[in-house]
Amino acid sequence: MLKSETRRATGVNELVVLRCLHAGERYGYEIAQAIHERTSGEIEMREGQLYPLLHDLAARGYLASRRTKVEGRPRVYYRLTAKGRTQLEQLHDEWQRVVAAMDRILA
Amino acid sequence: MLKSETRRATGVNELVVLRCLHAGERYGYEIAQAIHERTSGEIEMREGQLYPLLHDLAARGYLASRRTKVEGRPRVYYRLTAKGRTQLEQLHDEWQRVVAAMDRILA
DNA sequence: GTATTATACCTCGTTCGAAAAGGTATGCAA
DNA sequence: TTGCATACCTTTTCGAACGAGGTATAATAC
Repeated sequence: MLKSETRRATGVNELVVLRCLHAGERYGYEIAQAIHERTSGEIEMREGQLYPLLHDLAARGYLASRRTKVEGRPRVYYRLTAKGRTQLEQLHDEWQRVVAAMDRILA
Repeated sequence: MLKSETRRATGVNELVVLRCLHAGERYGYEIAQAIHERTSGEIEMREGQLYPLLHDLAARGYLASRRTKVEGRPRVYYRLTAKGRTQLEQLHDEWQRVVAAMDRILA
């Protein structure tokens, strides 16, 4: 389908998660809800997908994490690293190229 | 990522192929080239993906096929069925909803 | 008091699509 | 005669997505 470098972006997941962290740190559960609400359920990010992705993004150096406890329950806050911001920009560009390419096909 | 019904559309493949047949019948090799040229290589449709997809779309009743020979080489022309046109419209709508949802996230 | 819902993290097994590579065959050009 | 373009196809491997499950706390409802 799309160029292999573009694939992760097309899976949409990585771009969406990084973008959700653009404004500041957030925790997983919060991210899942934000995506659901902002897209009226059009884009689903299930926990089975979200948590492994967050771990992967952290392992790749795009996210940094911080563990705390809030009202007895554990929380893991994530924030973008400098590397993560660069990645966000790249995936954003790639997504726009894909949309533009699709426009040329669908026009 | 996206709703399961939307997934195939997001894989982009099915929508792209159906749309390529909107203007009239075409054969596989021709479709692959058209996609490559119209998207400046941004969207790749390899043969290992395209031919099975064409067979699948035909099996699902979205495409009808016609076998001929041109200059000694075999060719299989595909064209949209009425059902295929409906599917094209649906996938097109779904794609637009996805793009709109992404816009809300990326804005 | 107890059951349910919401919060919040996580993993595992299956399934399904994508990617790469290979396979067949003809015709034409270098 | 070697290689490239045309044109069809399959198979094998790999990874991502999905569903389902698992743990635990706190608040709310009954």
